[in-house]
Amino acid sequence: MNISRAAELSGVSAKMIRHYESAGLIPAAGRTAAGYRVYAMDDVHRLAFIRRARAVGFGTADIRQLLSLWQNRQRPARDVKRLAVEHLQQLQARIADLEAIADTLSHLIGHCQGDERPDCPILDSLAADSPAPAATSTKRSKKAK
Amino acid sequence: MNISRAAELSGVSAKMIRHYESAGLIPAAGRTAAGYRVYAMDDVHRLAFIRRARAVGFGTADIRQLLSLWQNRQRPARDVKRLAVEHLQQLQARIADLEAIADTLSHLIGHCQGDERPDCPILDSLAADSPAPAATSTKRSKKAK
DNA sequence: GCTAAACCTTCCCATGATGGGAAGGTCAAG
DNA sequence: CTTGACCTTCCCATCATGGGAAGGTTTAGC
Repeated sequence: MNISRAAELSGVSAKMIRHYESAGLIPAAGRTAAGYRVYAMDDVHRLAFIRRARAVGFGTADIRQLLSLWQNRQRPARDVKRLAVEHLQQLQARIADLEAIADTLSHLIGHCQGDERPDCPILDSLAADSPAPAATSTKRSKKAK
Repeated sequence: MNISRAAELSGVSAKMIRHYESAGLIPAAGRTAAGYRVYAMDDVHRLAFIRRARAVGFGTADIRQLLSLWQNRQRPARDVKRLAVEHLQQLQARIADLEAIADTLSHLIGHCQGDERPDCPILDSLAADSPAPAATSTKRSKKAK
């Protein structure tokens, strides 16, 4: 089958199929005499695997490992789990960061009347809150006017 | 003062100061005869404002608007609040997405023993879960072998 | 057999914020 | 005058995805 059919069956766009090939996530596809890529169901399965891994947030490097673990029937489930747990922790860290930001913003919004008047605690806070993070001064910096 | 001093005082790296200039968030700095950028405290304040806005997740476009609202003493606080609320909603949407992913992953991890044996529900799930999203078939696709 | 549509190919560009690093000019202290 | 700490611009990379151009191929319809 050609690339658009493989895209249709796997749920991965033709554009991304080529991308995954160049990134080495899938083996280089066979070609027709005219240079068209040719796919079999095996490839479609692999692509769908990648799509699902992406859907739970795994990045290229993680997926590369997952694919190799998937291929290797001998691998211990522990390896897979470790990868997944690490990824989950990163996800949770990102969520915590975003929540902290959302809380801050939410707090600011709560203090803003949001009416016709120009008084706005949100802008005030952005304009003059924390001084400046750890000033890593450089050599000549004292002299700088 | 020169760019590295402005960076030190504002907490924005010299690299990013140049970037913000080219992005139009700050006016083009004045130059010495030799072409060095020259800054005053006004610029430092503006940069610090940008830094704090970035810290609560605002993107370039939002910051551009915030800066113009900040400059304009006549603006109604409502405009600022609206921008902030929209941004907060986007943040919350992203958080919800990540949480859904984290939940899915967490669920999979919970079902994986993670021992020496090769059985792994995580890989199984990636290998054969949802079929493929809405196949948008193209014209000739039926014929594709 | 010719034409036009629907494919395919590769290559470049853009996103968004940030940093790394190279090549080359400038300034101040010794 | 040398040296080191600056400054400048320009290119590249991240990460995954898509847009689009230029140009070749295949197939349906006549």
